[in-house]
Amino acid sequence: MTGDKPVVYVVDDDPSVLRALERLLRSADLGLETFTSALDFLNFQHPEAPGCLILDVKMPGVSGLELQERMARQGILFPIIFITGHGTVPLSVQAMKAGAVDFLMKPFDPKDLLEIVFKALDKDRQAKWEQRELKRLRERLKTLTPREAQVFRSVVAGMLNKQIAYDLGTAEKTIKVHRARIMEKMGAKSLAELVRFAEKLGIGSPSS
Amino acid sequence: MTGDKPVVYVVDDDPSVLRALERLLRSADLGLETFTSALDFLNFQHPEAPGCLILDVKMPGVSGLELQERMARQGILFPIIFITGHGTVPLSVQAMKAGAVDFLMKPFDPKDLLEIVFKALDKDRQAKWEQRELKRLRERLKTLTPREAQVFRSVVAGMLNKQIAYDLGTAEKTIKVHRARIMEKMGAKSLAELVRFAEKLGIGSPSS
DNA sequence: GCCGCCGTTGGACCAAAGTCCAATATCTTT
DNA sequence: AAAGATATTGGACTTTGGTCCAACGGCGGC
Repeated sequence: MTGDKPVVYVVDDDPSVLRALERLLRSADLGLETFTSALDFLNFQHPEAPGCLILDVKMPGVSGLELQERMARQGILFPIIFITGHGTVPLSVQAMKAGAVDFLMKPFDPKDLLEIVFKALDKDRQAKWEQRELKRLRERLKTLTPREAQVFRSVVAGMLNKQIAYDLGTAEKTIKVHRARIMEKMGAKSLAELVRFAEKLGIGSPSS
Repeated sequence: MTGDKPVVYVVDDDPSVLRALERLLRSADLGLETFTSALDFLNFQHPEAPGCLILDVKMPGVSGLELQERMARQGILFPIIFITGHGTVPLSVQAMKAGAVDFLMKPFDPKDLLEIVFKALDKDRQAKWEQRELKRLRERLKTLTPREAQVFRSVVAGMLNKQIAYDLGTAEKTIKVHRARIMEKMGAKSLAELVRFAEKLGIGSPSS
């Protein structure tokens, strides 16, 4: 499943650029989807496979930078490689600050682009894998009852069953039962693992 | 101690720019150190206080970008704000990829710069705090004997004393002793805390 | 009203971990 | 050789945590 063929998405309003990039990327045995506008891309159903985006900065309608922003807001997270004919320093800085992988000026060396694309795909593979892990954990967390979640927080904070029981005004026995259910529901084989899960879920440090 | 007055370091070969920035930054009640060359900055003993660097891209001798690279190699980690009169897109992209906070073109709005500086200082305050935490942990880790370190890894991997003993070919009793010493030396008040320490130290995941 | 989930608890044990005190064998360093 | 750090183990308990089985009251839904 993590071994899906990677897909490169290209968004550019200039068909000739699209064709050129298509030739280049096909030669590297990469999946490819092309779009002539930012909105077309947004309406497209992205598969699970790792991918990256090659994006023209300047396009009629929604610009590349706007698309980047909208994607971030919608949680569509793909590494973005910008290409442009008339880029400026402020534009490139904005794009990079917003997390772009690179920002290339035309004309560029096709070899450079391919190298960047491969790096971006690796990055997305990694990111997607972590996203899936986190999603699984969150789903498991949701199966905890309110009380269990409460005990969960106390357990990973390092409290003893006895202390937790005192805090919640219940018997230590009750905590043991909750604790067992927590380990089971979260799929943790040891306390160490449970703590690591909690860390990934951001339990113990943030506002909470 | 974390409440030290922040210091802004400015490196620019043009004395008039230095003076202008000095006026601006002094007005904001910020500590200030100016340098007319990258090497001067490298030879300077940086205090512990949070700080950031305002750096001219183009300078005779060692350029701003080279300084950024050298700092990274030497582990001198300050947020860097580049300013330049004649920047290009590739230069700004390189700087941003290397971790720069921002890349400003002259002329720029002094208010913008101040805002960026304050953000950079906050960032460094946070980074410095985490660095200190990590340093303390590493020092504690170093006080562990080889055997203890070995047991440490097994413990945070979630193994039972019994299993660890079997792996190492020793008695379970021995592991208990090691374990107690580990908790004491690492200053962990609970297993949960110990696991968190191990996470920060990168034990359990990396090459190892 | 009956069923299922949630939170609760008890009893009876077992297993794992921690605590004191004490002791031995190596190895390195002084 | 003596001192010190390291690694090891035993005995004797105490505390904690986990497991099985069983049970009860409250609450929402069918």
